[in-house]
Amino acid sequence: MRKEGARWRGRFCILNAARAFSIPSVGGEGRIGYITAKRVGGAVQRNRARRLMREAIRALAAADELPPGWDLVLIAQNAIVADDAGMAQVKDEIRWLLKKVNQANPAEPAKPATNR
RNA sequence: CGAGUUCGCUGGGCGGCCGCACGUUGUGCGCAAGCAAAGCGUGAGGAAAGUCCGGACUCCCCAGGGCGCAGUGCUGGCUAACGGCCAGGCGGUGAAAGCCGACGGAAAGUGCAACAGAAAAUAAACCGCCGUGGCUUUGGCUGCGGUAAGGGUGAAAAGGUGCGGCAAGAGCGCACCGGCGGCGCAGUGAUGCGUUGGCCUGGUAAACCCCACUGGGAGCAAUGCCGAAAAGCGCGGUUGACGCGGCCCGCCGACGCGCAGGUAGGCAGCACGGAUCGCAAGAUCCGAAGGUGCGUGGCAACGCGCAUCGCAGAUAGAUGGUCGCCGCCGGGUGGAGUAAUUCACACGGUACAGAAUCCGGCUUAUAGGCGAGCUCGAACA
Repeated sequence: MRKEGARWRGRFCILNAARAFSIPSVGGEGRIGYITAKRVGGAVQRNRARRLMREAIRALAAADELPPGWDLVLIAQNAIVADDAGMAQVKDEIRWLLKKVNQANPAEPAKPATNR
């Protein structure tokens, strides 16, 4: 992901995105990973950050706002805990980051996922 | 009521909507492993934390003894065990309730003690005091001897105070006090009390050391089992290339079968165990760790008996997100009341912190709240 994907930085988290077929996958396409490093805080803070990001993605998926064919990695930033962000703020930011993903790499014809 | 102190408890609640993990039930799909959606049940803490002690459990090592190393260190008890807890003793501290203490040994040995001071440990004479000799310009100077009472130094100076005694002094003698030893009494004991003796041996052991007691090593990433893919080895001789190549044979590859190793990964450990019945799902019974309640023994820690429950198991790590209402705390504004107080409104805050094999402790973090005991002070009756 780090090599292949693009990367955008927000206030609460960093988004890494790569075409799902660019990396051989086992679990199918549209995978999402969350990174909450120790710099974010203790176990309580890291759990909080991960839950917020996961809940935001779930809400976006329910509203069908996730672009298909992308693998995503979300990296929590200090501010997500330090600034006491709510789920709505995190969701807005991820939506904004996803828009940038689409602008930078528009409408490629979806190739079939290269599942070995 | 105020100030202090000890012990114990608690550490948000309710409801929508949308989710997560595990278990389980029947259903659907699938040859199967399994995968789906649905129902039901369960789902973080007093510290889950630090990983500082002690156990359970697992593997490795293991004749017996010694040396070494590490830990503990008043006494008695509790406990599976402990460096933990309870009770007691002693010392320190506080006006008291209380709090604090690695609290064995310094007459086994070795070492160490800056600065100051004459001297810091087989005592010691700087000033001073006393005796005596010499010199003398009659102010003193000086030799020898005695002396630890006084001065001064220091964290610490060879028991303390008083009286006697003496040339001056000194446990030199006596009284009281302190310390040490013996004896008696009380106590399981630490120790306390009494009595007696000679007249006394400085500090430091979280310095080496001595004494007593305890301790094999490593840890759930322990350990056991299964085990891809790729590579490897063996066999087969269906097939292809090469060796003059049609057959045999050799060799290389494909294909098929097998093999060990044990990587990725998975399962067990690990989320109670066992027995009986049943094809199974499950049902019934018995019992453990542990929780709760009652009774009981003990000052207490804790033990015993009965009843009842017997309770999270993720694997980059589930136990949540969001909205509304309420509670609690804080100061503010306004109203009521002599006042304590109380009502309303908006605002701000609501901690520390997230299981990872499981228990018993310790330590540290923590907004706020509740209960009980004790001490001192003030006021009232």
